[in-house]
Amino acid sequence: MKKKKGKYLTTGEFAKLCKVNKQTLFYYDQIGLLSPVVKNEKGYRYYSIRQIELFFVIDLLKELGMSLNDIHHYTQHKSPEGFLSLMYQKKEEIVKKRQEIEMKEKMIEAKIALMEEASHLDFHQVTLEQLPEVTLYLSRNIENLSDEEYVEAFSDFINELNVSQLDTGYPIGIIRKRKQVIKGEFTNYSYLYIEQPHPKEGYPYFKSVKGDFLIGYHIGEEKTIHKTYKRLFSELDRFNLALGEYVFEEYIYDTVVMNRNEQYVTKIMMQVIK
Amino acid sequence: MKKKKGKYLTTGEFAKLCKVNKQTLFYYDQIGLLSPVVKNEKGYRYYSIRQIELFFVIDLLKELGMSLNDIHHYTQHKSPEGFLSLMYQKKEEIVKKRQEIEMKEKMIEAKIALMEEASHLDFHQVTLEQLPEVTLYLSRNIENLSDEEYVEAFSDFINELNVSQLDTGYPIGIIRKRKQVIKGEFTNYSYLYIEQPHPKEGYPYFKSVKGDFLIGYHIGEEKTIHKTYKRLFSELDRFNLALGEYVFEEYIYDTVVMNRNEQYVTKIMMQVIK
DNA sequence: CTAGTGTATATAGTAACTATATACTCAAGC
DNA sequence: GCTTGAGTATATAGTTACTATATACACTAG
Repeated sequence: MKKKKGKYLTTGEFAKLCKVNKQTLFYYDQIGLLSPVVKNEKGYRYYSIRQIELFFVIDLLKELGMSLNDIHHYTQHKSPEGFLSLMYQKKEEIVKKRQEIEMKEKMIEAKIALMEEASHLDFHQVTLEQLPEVTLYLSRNIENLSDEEYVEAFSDFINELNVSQLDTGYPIGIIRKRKQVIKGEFTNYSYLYIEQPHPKEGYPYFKSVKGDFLIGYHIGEEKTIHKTYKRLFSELDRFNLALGEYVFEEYIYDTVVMNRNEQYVTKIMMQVIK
Repeated sequence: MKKKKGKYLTTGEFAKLCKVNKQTLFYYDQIGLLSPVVKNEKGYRYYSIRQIELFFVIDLLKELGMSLNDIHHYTQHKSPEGFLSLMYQKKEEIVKKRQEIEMKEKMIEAKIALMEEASHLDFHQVTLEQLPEVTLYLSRNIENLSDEEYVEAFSDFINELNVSQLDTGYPIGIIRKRKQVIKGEFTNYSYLYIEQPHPKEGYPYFKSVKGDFLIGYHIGEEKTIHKTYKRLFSELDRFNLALGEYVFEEYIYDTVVMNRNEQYVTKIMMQVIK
């Protein structure tokens, strides 16, 4: 009265249950990671249904970035204690991973918000706006640096963002001081910054900004930005306004969304005094 | 007065900033994914500091599971609109990914809790305990099935858990009915189940369990479990108790933590009537 | 008894690096 | 000006974890 396969699953059936390619199971058997409980005289593999639980654990560990080799090493030395300490270790790793995912989700949201906003802008329009308070993370002072020193400061800033997880997905902006702008020193900046929509406690160098700003857009390479500044200065006159202490610049469209730098768009926000 | 490298970064410097191997950047240049803005007559590569932003986006997309080929395809057709729709798509994917990570975190927590609990147990002790209410997700009825039908039912149950995301990391247990146990039908079960510590709304087949249980542990293969049942029956007599309607069985130590099935440990929970 | 599906092995190919070998280049110190 | 050591370049091979392909054998249904 015995049926064909009895209580076992063939490689194909087990693969379907595991949601992997049959070849993957051949491979796992080959490297000794997960072998069927029975192999008959014809070489046919038969897996026990309970082996799925081991497969699930292997799959879990794999998705947590563990190599098959390391997983194999564990399976060669199985024990409740070993499994427990492995789980404790993986728990730490997955928490870190979740936090990274959450951070990236926030970054994507920020990029969506920025792009949506940009799509509704007319880059040829100059406007006067009252900007709300915003928290910025600032670099060290970068006035009067040589090219290499500037690159180094920029690199250091990037590293700080990485280490302290302060990359919010917002663009890295620059701050110019009034006197730099007035002197026409358009290759000389004062600080780098990145906006922090959800500022974390315990970080120094934050600076809040609010007030009236004259906002315009520069289309093209950075080295021609003086032309746009000239236009903005005449707008200042027209509105009968004085230039405030700081000017903020951010890329709206940069190397990430444009192929040629003639297409880059920079947002210029001039603090003004009425 | 010009310095050696000016405003550019060498491959090594850029690699350090990107936190990748220098070779990776050669590779990216080779496949045309991210090439330095300048390449001098000696073949030396020079990256602009602003290229880091493109690298970060590439890295982000890569970590979201996009192939370099697909990323490359995007970079060949950059546009604000394209980037925006890409971000919307990735946003959906990352939400799904986060939920999966959260589920896995819960699974790991469950496995830690189970193993910690097991480590404090004496498997030779039989105890009488009052178990709290617990929500279980049940399989369809699996009484009197042939081996193949049982394997199929088990497989279907696994598939349900996958589809409905009900795998909590708890072991898959079995339920026996009193009459099966009394008749000595130890290869005949009534249901499969998995505990749901945080039950989701909208799923049928849930069953709550509470009351008095006689709890013992079987060490060894499943086919010798009748011996342990015999011991438990005599304990029942000793306590002057009657067997209730259901018996629950769960693996405490299985193929995941033990190498040989003589070392497996099954927890047997007998509902009792005082 | 045959057709069609499933299983097996062996081998080659793939993606995204990573390592190694060899040669050239550059900047600093003497 | 020369040497030295670190950095850069190319080319090639190796790695991981599959994935695809080719060929042969097995099993099951009609």
